[in-house]
Amino acid sequence: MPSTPKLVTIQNIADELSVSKMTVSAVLSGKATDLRISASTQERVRTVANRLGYGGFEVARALRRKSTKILGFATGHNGLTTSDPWMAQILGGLQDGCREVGNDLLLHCHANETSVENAYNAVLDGRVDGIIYYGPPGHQMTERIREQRLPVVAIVDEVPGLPCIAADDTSGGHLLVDHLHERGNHHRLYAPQLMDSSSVLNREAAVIERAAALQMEVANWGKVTAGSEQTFLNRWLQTPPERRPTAIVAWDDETAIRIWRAARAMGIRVPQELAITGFDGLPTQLEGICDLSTIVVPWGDVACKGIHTLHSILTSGTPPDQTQIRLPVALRIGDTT
Amino acid sequence: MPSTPKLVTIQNIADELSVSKMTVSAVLSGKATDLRISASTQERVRTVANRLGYGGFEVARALRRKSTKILGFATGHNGLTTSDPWMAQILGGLQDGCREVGNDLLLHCHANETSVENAYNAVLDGRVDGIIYYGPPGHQMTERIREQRLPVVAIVDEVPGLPCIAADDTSGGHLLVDHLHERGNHHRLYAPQLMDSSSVLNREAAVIERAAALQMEVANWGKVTAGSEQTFLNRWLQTPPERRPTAIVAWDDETAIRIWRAARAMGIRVPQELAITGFDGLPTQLEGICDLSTIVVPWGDVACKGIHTLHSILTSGTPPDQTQIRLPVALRIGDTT
DNA sequence: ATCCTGTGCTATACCGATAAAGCAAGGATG
DNA sequence: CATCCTTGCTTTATCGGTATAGCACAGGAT
Repeated sequence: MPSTPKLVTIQNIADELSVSKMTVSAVLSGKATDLRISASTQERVRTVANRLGYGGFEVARALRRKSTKILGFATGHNGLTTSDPWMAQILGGLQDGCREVGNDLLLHCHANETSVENAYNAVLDGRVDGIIYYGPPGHQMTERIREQRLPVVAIVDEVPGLPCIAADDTSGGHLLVDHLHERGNHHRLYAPQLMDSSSVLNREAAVIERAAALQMEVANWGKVTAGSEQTFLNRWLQTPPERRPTAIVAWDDETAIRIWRAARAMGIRVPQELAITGFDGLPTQLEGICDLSTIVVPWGDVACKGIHTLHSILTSGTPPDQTQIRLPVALRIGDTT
Repeated sequence: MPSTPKLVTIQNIADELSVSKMTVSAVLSGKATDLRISASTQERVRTVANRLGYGGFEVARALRRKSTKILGFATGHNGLTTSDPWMAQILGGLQDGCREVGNDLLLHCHANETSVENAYNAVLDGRVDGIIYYGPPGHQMTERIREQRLPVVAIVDEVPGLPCIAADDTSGGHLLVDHLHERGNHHRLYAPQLMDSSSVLNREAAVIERAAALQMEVANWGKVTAGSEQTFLNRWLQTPPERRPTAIVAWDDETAIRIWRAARAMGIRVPQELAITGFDGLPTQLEGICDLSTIVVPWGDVACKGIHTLHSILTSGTPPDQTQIRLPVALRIGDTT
């Protein structure tokens, strides 16, 4: 007993009806009018196809059209194994996008960077039509991708030479500063960096720019690494109250949460004495950690837009008009501001 | 300018060398010895293939062999959108398994259950060779899957009629009770259920069984729903100390954490007065929630084993010997016991 | 001179679907 | 009565790779 179902082909249907398989193909692929198949024949074909349980054979079609209608997802991030909180949203968005454009999604995710090489090969041997890339900008593959003109769309902030979809970090930074300003933090902000990445630099620039426009001072006391939150807050405590920053604009939610924890442990009242904002939109309030004011980065939308962009590149055969697409972000107000 | 790379075929290579394409195929697919191709010809073929950048065309091969070497992943769970904490591990394990058996992974995950229907269709139209199923047992698709003998392996506790890979909940339950017993909780356990699922029932049965063997009493005070933790702990406080359970064996980590939070808020000392165990192995200690004693369910291993099982069904053509495969679990000791 | 064996390839068909051209039968038109 | 058009299909070639059978030729044995 075979464990795989028997494949029903158009030939089987054609034989049973004593017609040519072209007739069957025309009926079942909706080209019946073009090829002038009579209504009665169409009816007979459909009946038999139903009875035999015809399902088509997508591989044969893919060979003919030289396209699998499958898009690859490549990431060198180890997000899947270490539970990257955005990965779930990204995969969801990719799924939605694929469904909307009628494609499938082939996964190539590994903790190491071989996934990018794998995905790259998958384009060259025709397993996928194009690639969505989520990873660091300087990857060595990007060069080869550009040389060979592979259809690749990145869903990170910036990869030189590739169309990139990302959240609008700049307006996110503006939203945060405006919000703090409205809440009365007119004087001074503290803006601790976690790391130097393109996205973080954008956020930083936007905050500094808007703060300057509102005549607020930004006290940049340097980076806050994991574990040094207390040191920073001590410095804050030792600063005379009239010169203290009234708000901390952290460049991501994780940093914000760590600072919030340290502040709570040190008895600093948030947000009365010190407001804290994050950036990412992690569902922290659901997990009972803290209800952070933050910018919600729409990773699902970014991924979905990535699929649409890739799809339009593939169908039009030309690169998109804009190579940098920024999607709108939203301010989520919690009880830390 | 075309955005897709030009496809190099074996015919191109054959033309250039004035040999038949069969010769080229034999060399490049490693069948050169069978077909007695001379070493010099092999050399020439390989040189030209390299120069032209031959990549093969997997779709054509798939047509010939009637198999795509792609496995589908179907889930009706909305885990991807709501950040199912196991999904990341599962996807990682699926990836590892696929790499080991030389297949690719096609994703079909949606919040709704159409994904299962999609995956099912993907088998019938030959886009995938088989399916890994992660979802509830009673799905209507399982019937059709069985009827049509689709190669499907479930990575949940039990789906009637399908090979199922899951963690060994029974030995997990035993490990917990043994551990509590060693720690001196000789008298009484409280075993609150969250819901009736096959997996939870297994855990419950194992705990009750092992507790009985060790002559411990199990005080089953019913289910603990979200929000009712305090009620339960009040009942515990009002019970005379000598009749109180000394440990709570929760059926999953989430319940355990909620009880732990409530206990801490009520001033109950954990684990001195009351030990708490979970079940799942969420990385709670990393997120600073609490360092729970729990059973680590190896979701990555389960997923990986699922791929291997599916692959062996596909290559052997016969169902696996065991239809219920249980993988070993590990006890992780935190500071709640 | 003929038969046999091994070497090194080539020829053909096929996988399942589809694009493009062809073609028989029947009716309308000149 | 010949020509043309329409209807309703069929034929052939093709996508790229592979399985199978076959075939030309060289060299040795009979």
